[in-house]
Amino acid sequence: MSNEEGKNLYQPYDPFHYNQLDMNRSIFHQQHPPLDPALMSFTNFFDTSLDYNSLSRAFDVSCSSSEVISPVDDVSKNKASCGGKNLNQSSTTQNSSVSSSSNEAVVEEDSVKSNKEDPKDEERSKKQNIISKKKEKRQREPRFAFLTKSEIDHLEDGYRWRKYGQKAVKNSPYPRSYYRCTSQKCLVKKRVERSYQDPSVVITTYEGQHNHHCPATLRGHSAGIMSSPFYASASTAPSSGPTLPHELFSHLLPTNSRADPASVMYQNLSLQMPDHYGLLQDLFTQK
DNA sequence: CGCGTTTGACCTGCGC
DNA sequence: GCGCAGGTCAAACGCG
Repeated sequence: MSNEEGKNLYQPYDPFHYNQLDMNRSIFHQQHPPLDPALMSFTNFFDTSLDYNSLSRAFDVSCSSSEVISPVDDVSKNKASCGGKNLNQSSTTQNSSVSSSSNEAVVEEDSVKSNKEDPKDEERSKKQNIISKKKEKRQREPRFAFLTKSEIDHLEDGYRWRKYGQKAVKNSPYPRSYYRCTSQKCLVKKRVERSYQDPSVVITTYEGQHNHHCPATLRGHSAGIMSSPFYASASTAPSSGPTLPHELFSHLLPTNSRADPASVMYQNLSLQMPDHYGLLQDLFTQK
């Protein structure tokens, strides 16, 4: 594994896997061997040479825009794509990468169902209504996928997550785990799976934005975060919720080392940079 | 006891 | 309509 250091991770990645994660767009990879100042860590890079506003702008745009995912993507082309039900739909209609499929039709359908008399169905309908309302509220959430070289699947990112499901992934021996943020009213979800092509790579897909502080940062667990421009930005604007850069940044931090410093191989990071990866590329290559 | 995980069932959308 | 696959739910269970 160590011999991979210095090797660009931007290798031909399995498009099928990208499709599964809506990662069919440009992927930006940051290499950060620890000892090479020219290839400093993601964290250090942000700390020292990144203009936060630029990156923030990039993220803000990419997150708020309905063009998070291009309408023309491999997902649409690849029928075998997992999660294609929602992703294909959104990518061909709303250009969204969100799987919530939060359209009104769903809500109405559920409302009709609630008229059933069967108590079981009633219960179910109630639940469905709740889910629909949540979906309605949530609408389209931006998604960001991260490739992380790690031996542990669930990387520590400072937030608390509750696992609510696990599914076997087609064509992959590794299951996909579904996590929800345990914070109340926080609808952020994430999926964690291991690349079947490169088992050392953990693919984490985040959906939504946290509407609360990162618990770990509040406890002062991460000096890296505290000293970072991202953290400063997020912490100074709590009312509007942590920005995505902050969220992103917290994910990029080697916080997994907090969880298991000995076992983590935090070698490479890569991000999905939806539409502005060019800009980000500039940002990261400016040094 | 509270919280988190596991896991089978269920729902939904899509393609054939 | 049926089968498949992704996504979610919730009861059961485990752990501190």
